[in-house]
Amino acid sequence: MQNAAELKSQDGRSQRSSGKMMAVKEEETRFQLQKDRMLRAAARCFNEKGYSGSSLKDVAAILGLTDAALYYYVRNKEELVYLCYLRAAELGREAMQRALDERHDGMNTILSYLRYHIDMMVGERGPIAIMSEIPSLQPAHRAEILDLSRQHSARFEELLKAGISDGSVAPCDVRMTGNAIMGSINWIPKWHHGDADTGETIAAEFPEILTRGLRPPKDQS
Amino acid sequence: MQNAAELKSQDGRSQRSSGKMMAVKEEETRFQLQKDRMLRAAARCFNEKGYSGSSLKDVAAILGLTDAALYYYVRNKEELVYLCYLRAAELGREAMQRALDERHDGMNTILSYLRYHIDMMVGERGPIAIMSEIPSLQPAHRAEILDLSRQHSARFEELLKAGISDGSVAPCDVRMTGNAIMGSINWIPKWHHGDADTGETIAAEFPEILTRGLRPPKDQS
DNA sequence: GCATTATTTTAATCTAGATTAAAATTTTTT
DNA sequence: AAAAAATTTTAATCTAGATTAAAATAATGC
Repeated sequence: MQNAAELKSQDGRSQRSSGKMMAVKEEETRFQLQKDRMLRAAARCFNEKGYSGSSLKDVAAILGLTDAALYYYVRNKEELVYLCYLRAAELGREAMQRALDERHDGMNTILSYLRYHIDMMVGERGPIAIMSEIPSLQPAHRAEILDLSRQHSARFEELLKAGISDGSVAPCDVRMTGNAIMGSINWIPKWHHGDADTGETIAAEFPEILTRGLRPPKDQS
Repeated sequence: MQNAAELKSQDGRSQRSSGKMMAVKEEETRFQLQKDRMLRAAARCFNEKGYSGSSLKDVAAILGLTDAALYYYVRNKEELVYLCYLRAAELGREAMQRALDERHDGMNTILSYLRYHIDMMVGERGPIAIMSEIPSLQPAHRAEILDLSRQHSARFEELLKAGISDGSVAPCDVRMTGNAIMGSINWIPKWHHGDADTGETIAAEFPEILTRGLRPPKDQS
């Protein structure tokens, strides 16, 4: 039923329109900017009203558009969800990469990553969609998102292992500990709905709260 | 559109059928037992396949039934979700009450509660539905579930406060700490899908992991 | 200001899956 | 084993909301 072959105007556009001398970055601006706004609106909708409770009309309304307009940016609702999740995964990876680039010890890399990730979730670039509907994605999309999720979990477990190795983290079951911490983070959008105040509180306190249990008994830097 | 007045046969049944001498508990058995099975099947479906990905047919299939048969137990899909959430809330409250009844100090009440709650989620009585679709419940149901959720959160924060008072828990922001711990728990069904082995691991390790950060620095009972 | 391309809207369809009514079956009661 | 009640199925509807096509508007380049 879905012929993935033919490009829609949006996709084609980015290929065609760079006819002159402008920098490519600026070139993508209009279309890409709106698309980003759309993804954030969709994430907000899905988080607040649930997936089934969010019609395309609801998402479009946030942008001051008509539901049909969204089809200019996205092939269908499934793709909208997919892109929300892809964005969530990318922001998570970005946060972790930034932390890794800072070359701290294990514990501080974890702390740094948590700060970046949470900042993203509750700040300007948020909200980030809760991945509640991965199973309703089409197979290829589902596989991709699941793969990214697993990679992220695996990377976080590596951070824990590194911390245990360098003594900055107390020995623990990294799988379970990772799941516990990730769960806390992933659940945030469930109770935090964009209030800037609590957003700052979360960003300020969560990293500490989540890592308090990881510190080795004796160590007191 | 929904005239809540007239009782369906199922509801009427429980009123009528206790004509003889049998104990009421046994009396409810057939209908109630199937209904419970249905709720567990639905919770499993919703958790694994997502809400929109779960048709009534899917839920019914697990029970070896036809989709239409579910309407004998429930007025509509919304009510099915509502009952799943109600059940989740009740099991959570039950776990906490049991822990409270044991009259430990704060920390051990928390530990005990976590054990009971997690046991329920990963054990026989599970799975417990992730409350992803509260917003799509009808207003009255939504209000009730939200109220129960808030009560549960509030009670957990009370446990934390009690622990801080009696010195078994280190001082902390109880709101944020509560959200962190509850998030971890609520997220469990997202990655745990009924494998008995990991179920036991979770039950064994999570309470410890979640409370490790709460212990006061010096204390070493 | 004209031509072209990008974006949005209007106004229909289209559809999966919820829902319902009536009939069939199974269970319980006597 | 017949009658009554409980449970399930069969076979239609019914519907919200996704989707689409064509027309309208806005933006951009020249």
